[in-house]
Amino acid sequence: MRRFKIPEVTVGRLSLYLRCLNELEEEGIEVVSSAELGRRCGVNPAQIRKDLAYFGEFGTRGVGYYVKELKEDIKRVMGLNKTWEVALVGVGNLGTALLRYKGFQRHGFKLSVAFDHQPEGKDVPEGCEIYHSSEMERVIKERGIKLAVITVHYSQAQDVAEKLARAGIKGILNFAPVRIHLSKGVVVRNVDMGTELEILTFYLTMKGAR
Amino acid sequence: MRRFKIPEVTVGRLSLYLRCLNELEEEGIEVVSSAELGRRCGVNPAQIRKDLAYFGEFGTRGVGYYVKELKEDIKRVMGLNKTWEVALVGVGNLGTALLRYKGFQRHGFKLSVAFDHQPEGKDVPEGCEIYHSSEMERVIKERGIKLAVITVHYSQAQDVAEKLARAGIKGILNFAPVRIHLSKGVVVRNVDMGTELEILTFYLTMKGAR
DNA sequence: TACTTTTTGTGAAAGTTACCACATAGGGGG
DNA sequence: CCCCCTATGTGGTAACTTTCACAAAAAGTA
Repeated sequence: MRRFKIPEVTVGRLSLYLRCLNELEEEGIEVVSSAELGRRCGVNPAQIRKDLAYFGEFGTRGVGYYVKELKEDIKRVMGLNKTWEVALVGVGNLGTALLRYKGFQRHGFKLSVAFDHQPEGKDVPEGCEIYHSSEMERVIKERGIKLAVITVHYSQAQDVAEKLARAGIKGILNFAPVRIHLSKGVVVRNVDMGTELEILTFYLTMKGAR
Repeated sequence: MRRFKIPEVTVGRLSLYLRCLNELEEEGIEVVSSAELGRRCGVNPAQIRKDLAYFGEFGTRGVGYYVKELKEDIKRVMGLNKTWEVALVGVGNLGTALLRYKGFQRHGFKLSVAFDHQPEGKDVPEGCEIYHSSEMERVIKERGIKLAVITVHYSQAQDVAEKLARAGIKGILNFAPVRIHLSKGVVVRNVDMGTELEILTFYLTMKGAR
């Protein structure tokens, strides 16, 4: 198949499959069918096969998928076969929590530098260096970092994003509740916890709860 | 129009429109067309009108939408015309950060109780009470809380979710990197920061960055 | 009131995404 | 070596979402 326009939902599901494959591996299961994988992660088996078909043929007919192999194939497709350095901007409550979150490391991400306009006295974990925001462009360029997380106040998010783009950042995960607008060449994803809660209340209100 | 199957993307956009309308209000703008609103939040104007048409007719032909009115209409549709109490389970790094996050309040949510299996010595903000997890079902039932945020370790997330469902929770925002499976009657939304970063690396890898 | 301008609300078309259903290929047993 | 069984890969279609395009309605003007 191997087309070039991959739907974003497909990419999200690849990540989901990866989690599921990790669990299977931990359980010592070596082979899995799309039916079983689908049951486990709540996705239609045909959907799984279609998703994988965008990138090649990974299964064996009559058998299924070899867990270890498929896991490595998906990791390769997603660029997760090596560690990514990540810069974090805005060492407040949320920023600090993310710096301390062990989960990223497990997924091959390393939050190696943080920036704040008041770096003094900020308690960052070992292995992470903190700098004043004015050093942002220099440090990111020097290290060749391509990924950044924005956890600043929403009034500064757009400005920070533009600076990051100038510093060579290619992917931004934005936690501030504003849509960031960059010309092009930079992928931005928004995680808006307010919106998430609002979607919940919508469905609760629809169903007449509360 | 007024159909009953509302697409989730539409609900997410309603929340986006709300943010944009707030900004317009702050700027003192009283009337806005779908064209202008669309330009501001990056959505096709026809899309906006279709989204709104699910719930009624809010505009005036030849004029546009009255900012204040539309804002109130959307808030009513989404059930945001009063404050929602929210329970948070798992007062670790992320949980603490969310408890301290001011943004929720601004959107009409109140994180009024938190639970942890080691509540002693946990520093929660004023206005929030912390209890031992064993009290969860009792406290949530007594207060009639319908919304919960899960920020526990992923190994406990499913278990916590089931307990919350038994306590009468109808909407769950899950930050643990596992798909939670509940029979029905409870809406679950997952925020998975690992997946978000992985989607970024996918697109970066596709485009040959790094 | 009649005419013009503007922008909504919506039917229909275009574009996407999900799912079914089956031909096809691989493995294993006799 | 052949046949049977199983589960993949995929063509076709159904379901859903987005966008176009225009009739209809409201407001302003004369």
